[in-house]
Amino acid sequence: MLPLSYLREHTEKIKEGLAKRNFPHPELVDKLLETDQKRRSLQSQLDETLSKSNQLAKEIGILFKSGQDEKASVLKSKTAELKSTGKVLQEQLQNLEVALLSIRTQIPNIPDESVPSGNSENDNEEVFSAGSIPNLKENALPHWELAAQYDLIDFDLGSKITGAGFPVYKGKGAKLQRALIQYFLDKNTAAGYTEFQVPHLVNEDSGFGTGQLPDKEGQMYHIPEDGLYLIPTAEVPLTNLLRNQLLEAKDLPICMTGYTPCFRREAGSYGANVRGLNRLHQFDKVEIVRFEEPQNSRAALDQMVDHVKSILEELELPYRILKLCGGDLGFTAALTFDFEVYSTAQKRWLEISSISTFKSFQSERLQLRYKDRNGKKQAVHTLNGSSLALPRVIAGLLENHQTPDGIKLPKVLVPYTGFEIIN
RNA sequence: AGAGAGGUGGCCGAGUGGUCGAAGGCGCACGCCUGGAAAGUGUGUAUUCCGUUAUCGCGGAAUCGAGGGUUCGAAUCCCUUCCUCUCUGCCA
Repeated sequence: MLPLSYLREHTEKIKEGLAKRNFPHPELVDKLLETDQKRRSLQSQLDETLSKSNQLAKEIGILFKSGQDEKASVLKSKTAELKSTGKVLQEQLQNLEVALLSIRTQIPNIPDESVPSGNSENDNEEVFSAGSIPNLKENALPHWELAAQYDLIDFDLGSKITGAGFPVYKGKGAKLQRALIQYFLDKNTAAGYTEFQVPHLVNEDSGFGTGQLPDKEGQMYHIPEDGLYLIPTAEVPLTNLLRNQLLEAKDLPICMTGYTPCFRREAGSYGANVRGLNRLHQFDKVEIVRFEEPQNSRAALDQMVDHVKSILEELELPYRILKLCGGDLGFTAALTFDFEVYSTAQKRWLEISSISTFKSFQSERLQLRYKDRNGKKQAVHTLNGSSLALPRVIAGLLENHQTPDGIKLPKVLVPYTGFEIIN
């Protein structure tokens, strides 16, 4: 959510930013300003009315105390009108506030200046690539066939007990999952992130705080009976840990990491894109989240990118980093770097991590602020990224490290798995 | 799940209809005192919104878990809801 004061003062900048992401409803900005203007004038009227009633109430109180009941009764009759206008104004104000919030939540974040313009993923800018794409034989297998061949993952069993998109991991497949989670958490905590274990269900306020609600309601599994949502990412519970807080400058930065399963309905997905581990309803992910002072948030983003790079290098996977263009940027993000691992058998790139800065966009929703060194209250900048999402890491490992003898694991994982090869 | 008790400022805690945004204490900040510190002592110490202002500030409104109601007036009374604690039940 964009701060209203910023919106008032930098309207043109905001419109330019929205144009960069091809936001289809630029007229919402003017509508928002107009509604805000109305709200403020209504607020002044209401405050004035309440001020008068408060004054009268005080006088009545004093009169009653001094026994001048008759005078008090006269004043009492005067309050009726104030009261009814106050009520009307209050109702109008409430309606306007609802309208204002509804418009505000429809306007996405403004892209960072460095974000390239573009309409789709084809316009993303490759900023880095590493690792050589292995020259596999013609008969290189996609990960779902390898998973079946080595009995690592059973998609049919998952369908049987739950449904499509809920795989069952077995034997070395299950062990590999556990090893990766442990390895990622160790890497993250070694880099200064504090580990958290958080609930996998969150309430509506949390969904709103990080921006999943109200717009992406259909993407989350919902338990109406209890008013709870299954988390689509650990970003939601982790970031919301600091909802409604006023921090001190000395508290920052705050760096968190956490492993959780992630649940996504992925309505509307189909075809080869959802084959095997490519897209699931439940998957495991280790997330990193940071809270930063605004002047440090850009450097923090680069640190996060470097951190994930070091993981992919240890995993010996061919990858590239893309800077997302305006048209491909998520609703809440100001700047995003996507990591993609090359799927040798599928001959395409798979998104494996997404690292974003939200600047103050989430904090505005979360009501998360801090007092800077001058004692001035400011919005905290939030950032997050996957470090890392398991299914596509596994897809990448299986496909890129397949040999005639089996899947050779990178050295860094062996202490965690207890085996070097899957055969 | 049933019965009872309770949720007040950074923390503890008083306050059951009238200048209460809230006594008192602790903590914290600044000053005095001191060679320095402790002790002592003085002052200050919530957030949000609106208006005004170059700035400090000033004026108004709201907030005592949350939302509604009664009343001229609510931290205080009533209703709903969330959370915490105690007992009973159930259970990994």
